[in-house]
Amino acid sequence: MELSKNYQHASLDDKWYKHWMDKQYFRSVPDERQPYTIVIPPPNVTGILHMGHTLNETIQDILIRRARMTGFNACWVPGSDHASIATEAKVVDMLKREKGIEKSQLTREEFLKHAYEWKDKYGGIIYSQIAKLGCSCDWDRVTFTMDDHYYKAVIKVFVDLYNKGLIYRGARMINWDPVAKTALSDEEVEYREVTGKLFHLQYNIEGSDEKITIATGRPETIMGDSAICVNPNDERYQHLKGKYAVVPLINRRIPIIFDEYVDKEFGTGALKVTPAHDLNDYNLGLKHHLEVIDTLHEDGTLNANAQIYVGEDRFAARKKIVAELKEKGILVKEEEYATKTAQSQRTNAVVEPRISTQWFVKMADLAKPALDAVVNGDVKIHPGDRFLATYRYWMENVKDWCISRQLWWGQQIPAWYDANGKFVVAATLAEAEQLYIETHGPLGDTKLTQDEDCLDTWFSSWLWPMEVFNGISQPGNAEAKYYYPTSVLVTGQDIIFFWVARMIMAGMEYEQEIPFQDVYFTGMVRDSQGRKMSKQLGNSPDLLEMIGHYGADAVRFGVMITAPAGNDLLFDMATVEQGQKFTNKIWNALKLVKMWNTTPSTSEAPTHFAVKWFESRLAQVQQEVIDLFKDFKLSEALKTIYSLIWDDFCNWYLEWIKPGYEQPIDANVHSKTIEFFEQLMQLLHPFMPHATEEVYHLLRERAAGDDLIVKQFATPGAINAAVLAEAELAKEVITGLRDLRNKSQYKPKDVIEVFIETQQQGAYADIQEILAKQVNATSISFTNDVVEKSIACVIGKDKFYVKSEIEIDPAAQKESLLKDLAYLQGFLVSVDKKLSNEKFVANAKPEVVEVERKKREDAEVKIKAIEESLKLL
RNA sequence: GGGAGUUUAGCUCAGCUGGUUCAGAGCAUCUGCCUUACAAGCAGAGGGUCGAUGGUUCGAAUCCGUCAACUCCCA
Repeated sequence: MELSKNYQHASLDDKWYKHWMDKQYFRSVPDERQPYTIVIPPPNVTGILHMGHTLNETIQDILIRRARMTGFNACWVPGSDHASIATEAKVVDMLKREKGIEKSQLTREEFLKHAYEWKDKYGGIIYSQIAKLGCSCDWDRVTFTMDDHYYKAVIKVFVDLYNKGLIYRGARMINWDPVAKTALSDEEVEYREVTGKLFHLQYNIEGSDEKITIATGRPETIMGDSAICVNPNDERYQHLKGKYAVVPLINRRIPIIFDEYVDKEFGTGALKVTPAHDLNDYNLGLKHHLEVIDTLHEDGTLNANAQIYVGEDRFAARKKIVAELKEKGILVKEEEYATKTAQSQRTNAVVEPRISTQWFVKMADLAKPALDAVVNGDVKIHPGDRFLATYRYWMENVKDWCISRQLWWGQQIPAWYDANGKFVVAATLAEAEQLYIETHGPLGDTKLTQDEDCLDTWFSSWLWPMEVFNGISQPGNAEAKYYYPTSVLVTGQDIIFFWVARMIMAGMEYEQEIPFQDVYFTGMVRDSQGRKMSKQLGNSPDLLEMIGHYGADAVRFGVMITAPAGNDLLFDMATVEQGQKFTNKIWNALKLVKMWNTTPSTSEAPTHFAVKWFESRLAQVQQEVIDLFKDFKLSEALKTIYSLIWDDFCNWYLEWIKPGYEQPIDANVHSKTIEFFEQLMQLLHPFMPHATEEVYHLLRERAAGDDLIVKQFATPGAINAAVLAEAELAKEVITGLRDLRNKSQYKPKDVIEVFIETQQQGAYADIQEILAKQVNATSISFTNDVVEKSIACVIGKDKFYVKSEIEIDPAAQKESLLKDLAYLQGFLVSVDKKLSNEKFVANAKPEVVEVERKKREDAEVKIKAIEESLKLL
């Protein structure tokens, strides 16, 4: 069969993916093998795969493929989450744009119908992209966080936690997103440095001509003021004890209170207290029993409590109020100051602190076992303990979790209210009614209505490792028992609290067991200039386009080769090109091996040294890779395999065994070479599955079912250290002689004769032939004397003389030798210094001292050899 | 303000528990080669006082202290 000039990924990616699917290799069913389970961190349904996902999915596929080839029953569960805020925003936007419908015109049911339609249309895109990457997930197990069983599981957990007293309803100062009209968790708020303005406003003191000047960044909230607070140690305000101030514009009377919370140095040292619109003020209000006056609507416009500018947006109102205050002489000073604004991660709106009734999960009790699980090392975090401190800090200072969202897209909170606000929590209306009767008496005409709000998406995804196996909806079922706890979770370090910590909590609560043994944190993917990849910057490459152009394997190679665990990686298209070149290199090695004709091996034919060497070298790397996987050092493993294939196999091994032009190759050597090639493909397969599978099938005829994806790894063979050392010597001498040829300006075709002066002739016995071939020498012989009319050099401990027809340039020769000499003499001085240090000889380990002595001897031998050569010139 | 991380060749990064597999790899650069597998290639080479500064030690990129710059998390 004629093989194409270069590796053609285009048809092969799909061909092999289809083959694996047809053979059901991704399918996992419980059996007697040990399971190796990964649940995908569900990307949300709104999305397309970006580079962060690509890295993530590639890592998972590498782990799962390696496990599948190592005797495990590998199960990778794909899925996606409903992402309530993001998705609802997109659906609302789509309805407005495409159909001219406002959400407010729709009932909940109508809206959800649109949302599901939208999800069906776009939800699948991400799966096809994951498949394009070559990911071997079990597509029969696709799970969505709004699936029927999943929905029920979430509700079940809510009811259960409520009954355990771990969920409560409470008034709290929350982060309010006035655009999305929903509460945000602290984690969904981003703080940005901005230059704000501090306005100095004068409030009249009641019953006097005196004024007190306060400084505020938010003059539009003065109508919500319920006190002015000063530091009790502040001399300036001592006399105002018991007095009242008057809020400008609306002339409301408020007390002057004293609290050490106030910083005397900041602003004027007097703080207006607005409990409804600032978290710190709210706490101050609680302490001093102040009135809470909420002056804003949920969309951020002023409400009737504000008395003035009612209905105006908070920022428009600010401008007008400032103007009015200025006009009336109340605003006495404006100054700039550095502050931070809180903005919604989803809508970018400036977050409004707001008093609101929300549902909360009590975290303290749940956090304890989850903290212990990590501290004890039951859950191991990679890399190292780097995130342990962060995790511990968060868990020890964990705050209650606000889980209600003022949205429809999500699991509706199973709380049922009567007209008076009395409520019960139950999974269904029927159960709710039953419960209501039991707790509050007969229903009579009362109709129970369900809470309008839905639950935070994370309140569903924290059950992910359990409920993808129906572990919550059908506790103790066979699959859940078999697959849970899962093996490893691969995810971004940015969601350690959102998700990882909470999954551990849920696991400990419902299974009394950790959800995964290992957590592998990936870093953030940035562009080659270190910028975060984002749509705005347009620096995120299109994945499908990239796969189309370079091939899935090249893309996988590109993201993996520079991806140390937990560190950000600077993504550069050059690495994808490197990956493509790599597949091409393998392809060409295949072509070479396939074009050889063989000659029957004679029984007396000694095993080729190259074969002996590569056997050991391969075993050595196989062991290294095992160790690297143990530590989740995947990028290191890939680098190691890359170098083994390209450098050791292609550049050394194949050159060593390569027969002359149109010459046959020894059958034995050839079949060993095919075997090596297979093992190399096997090692590489988890990283670059398509190309390796293709090459594996081209190396020889395969029986049905003999596919690389399921070929089990054998235990690495024995490593012969002596052979490895000999090969290193060969490489060193070859490189040294080639360098000498280069420096002497020999052309590749110019032949040379080589004479070796050595104490260890035996070491060259096996490699002599290889040496001759690799440096284009007609002969390699040994000598005890100086060889006339030759160029000399020292490589390792031995001296080499190179003779050829070409005239030699003694000046250049001399220069080169002198350079070597100078270096060696300097080296000798440093070694001597060490050895003449009595403390070193006394304290250092004997083997270390021995090594230094050896260094000295070698250096002396070399110096002597160079000096001799110099004399000849 | 509190905490974590990073700083090694022009760039991106390895270097575990201190000592010839400690100064490494890959890109990039330079030189020579279109050598019948591969120019998407081959063969060579150059390049770093391991962020700064003290200390521990016979010996420090590696351990400890201080400082600087950058990044992230939390308030």
